[in-house]
Formats: sequence, C-alpha cells, structure tokens
Amino acid sequence: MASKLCDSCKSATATLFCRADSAFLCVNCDNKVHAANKLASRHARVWVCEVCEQAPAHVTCKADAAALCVTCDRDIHSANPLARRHERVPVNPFYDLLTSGSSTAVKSGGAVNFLEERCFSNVEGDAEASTEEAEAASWLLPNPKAMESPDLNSGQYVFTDMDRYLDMEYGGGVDTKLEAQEQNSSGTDGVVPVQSKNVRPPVVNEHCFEMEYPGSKPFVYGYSSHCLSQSVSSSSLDVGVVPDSNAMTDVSNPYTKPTGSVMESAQHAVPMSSADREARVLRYREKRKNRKFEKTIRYASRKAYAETRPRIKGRFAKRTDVDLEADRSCGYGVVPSF
DNA sequence: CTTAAGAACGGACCCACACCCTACC
DNA sequence: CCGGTAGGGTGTGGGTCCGTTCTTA
Repeated sequence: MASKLCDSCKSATATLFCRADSAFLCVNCDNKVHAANKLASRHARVWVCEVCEQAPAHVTCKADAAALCVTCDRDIHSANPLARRHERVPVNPFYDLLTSGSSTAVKSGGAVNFLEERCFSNVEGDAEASTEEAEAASWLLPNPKAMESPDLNSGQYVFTDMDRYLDMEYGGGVDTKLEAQEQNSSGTDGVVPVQSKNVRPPVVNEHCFEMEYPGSKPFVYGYSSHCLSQSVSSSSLDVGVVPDSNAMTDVSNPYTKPTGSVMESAQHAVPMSSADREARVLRYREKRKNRKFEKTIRYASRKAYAETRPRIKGRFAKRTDVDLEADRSCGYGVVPSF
C-alpha cells in the first residue's frame, strides 16, 4: 500500500496531519495552507505515523525514535515486555511552519529524523543531557500556544484526548527487567507503575509516560516472524488495523468539528490490511534495528586491546610474564588511540 | 487436544587492564 | 594560569549461564 497522499495536492506523500483541518498534508502544502493567515498558522499539526504512514501519530517512543499512531503503538509495544517498557510521550503538536532544515529532515526520513534530532542527536553530550531531559519533560506539558488556541484550550489536552481514543486497558504484568539500551537514552527509567487490577489512567511519573497492555503474553525478544505474527494477530482482534475514519477523526481531532471537503478526505483513509501492516511493521523494525542497536565503538584502542587480551572461557585473564614477553616479541605496544 | 521433555534462542554477566577524565599540587 | 601527577571510572570482546519460547513426541 502506498503512503498516504497529501489531501491538498493529491500528489506528494503526506508527512503531517493538521488537526484543525483533519487533513493530511505534505510539507509544501502545509507551508502554503498554514502561512495563509494568522488563524491558520495556529493550527496544531502532528507527524504522520512512521510505521503505517496512514494515521496521525499520537505518541512518540524515545527508545524507538519514532512517532507512532494508536494502532502501531499498540502493536509494537505489546510485542514483548521490554517493548512495553519503552518510554513514550504524547505527541506534542507543532505550530511553526516547517523551515528548509526541517523539511529536509522530513524528506529524508520523516518523523524519524525529527525524533532523532530531538532525542538522540546529543546523547553523548553530557552538557546537552539536561537540555534533552528538559525538552522531554516539556513534551508532557501543554504547549503554551495550545493553551491559547481555542481548539485546544484545555489543560487536559495532553492526556484526555489520549484517554478517549487509546482504547486500551491499563494494568497487567510488568517485567522488572531493565532495558539497558533504553537506560542510555533516558535517565528516567526504572519507575515501574504499580500494578492494579482496576482500570487506571496512564501513569505519568517524573518524566515518563507509561502504558501497559494486558493480556499480551511475553514474546521472544527480537524481530522474529513469530513475534511479528503475534503482534499482528493481536491487532486484528481489536479495532481496525489502522484506525478507521471515525476512529481517526476522533483520535486526531477530538476538540474540533472538521468541516467541508477536507474532513471528507480525512475520512477516506483506507483501512490497511493485516498483511500490509505486517509488512510495514517488519520494515519498521528492521529499520529501527539497523538504526539504533548497532554497537558503536567509542575507543578503537580499547577494542584493539580487548582483542589481543588473553582469555579464559571468554573472560579476560591476567597476563602472565610469558604473555607479556610474547606481546613484546610480537610488537604489541602502546596502541595509538583514535 | 493436552502435556512434558528437549532444543533453540538471546540477553545478561563476567573478567583484566589500558585509557580517559577529574582533582589536586 | 599552566603543566605534571595520582587515582578512580570506563569501555572493550568472547564464552558461559540461565530464563524464555518453540518444537516434537
């Protein structure tokens, strides 16, 4: 299935969704439409789901560096206990026109690049860490502009809209394992919501927005086809694989009543078959795997030393005098650092 | 169809030590 | 302010362990 086309030009791939207009737009049309007047410039927009590219993103996963719609979020993060622990925050709509830089980011990868910019570009910079955390925290707070907007003038905007359309139950098993890689991307992990059998709203801890998906048994970690099929089948049991038109309208714009042809076009979102979704999820996971979980060597010199170091059953072993002599004779010396 | 045993898979852990970074003089 | 030194923390890879899931009888 092709990506969703812009509701305006009908030719370019839609990369964002305007809540006020209930319209999927490409960057160019977004710039045209929302630069038309001051009122239009205050329309809240969100990125299109990176996986299905058919529905507006409602949550951003920091671990995956991806913006996901309701259904994809549920599919992906119900796959296994570790995925369920991914730190996700509600999508923060933006109001500014896309600059050339941001549009470039969109062209070259859409929401992923946008998120990577936000979440991962400064991972190694300690000086930037506090900024990053503050930014992440800001995602949980209503946008000041949103508060001004008559459409979104609700202090509960950030979560109440999600409560309404998430269509999920809260509670259920929580794996106490920590995901080490995610710890790197966030200093906020570790707080696991207390389990409760009662339905409860999403838990918001100090920085983290956590959601649980009960009834999803633990799956094999990784990207096996089995895992995928499980997640897909789970989605098929629920609402449509991709939010249907009604659901999508409800999701994307719970505060305004879209009017006119734009709304019509938004409602014409074509439901995606389970096979399509499976393919997209698979593609997404492969992309994420390549993108994020590659091991990076920070110090090549240490790698060189580790490779030459004597081992006993895989563990580093102390160097004996014989080893030292052998190293010297083989020319091992100080490994230049890079 | 259910159950149990074995196989397969994958993440976590451990080890030594050169290098990096910070504090101190 | 600058350079030297000391000391603690960090990162590196391969084998093993162990928990979970899958397969098969």
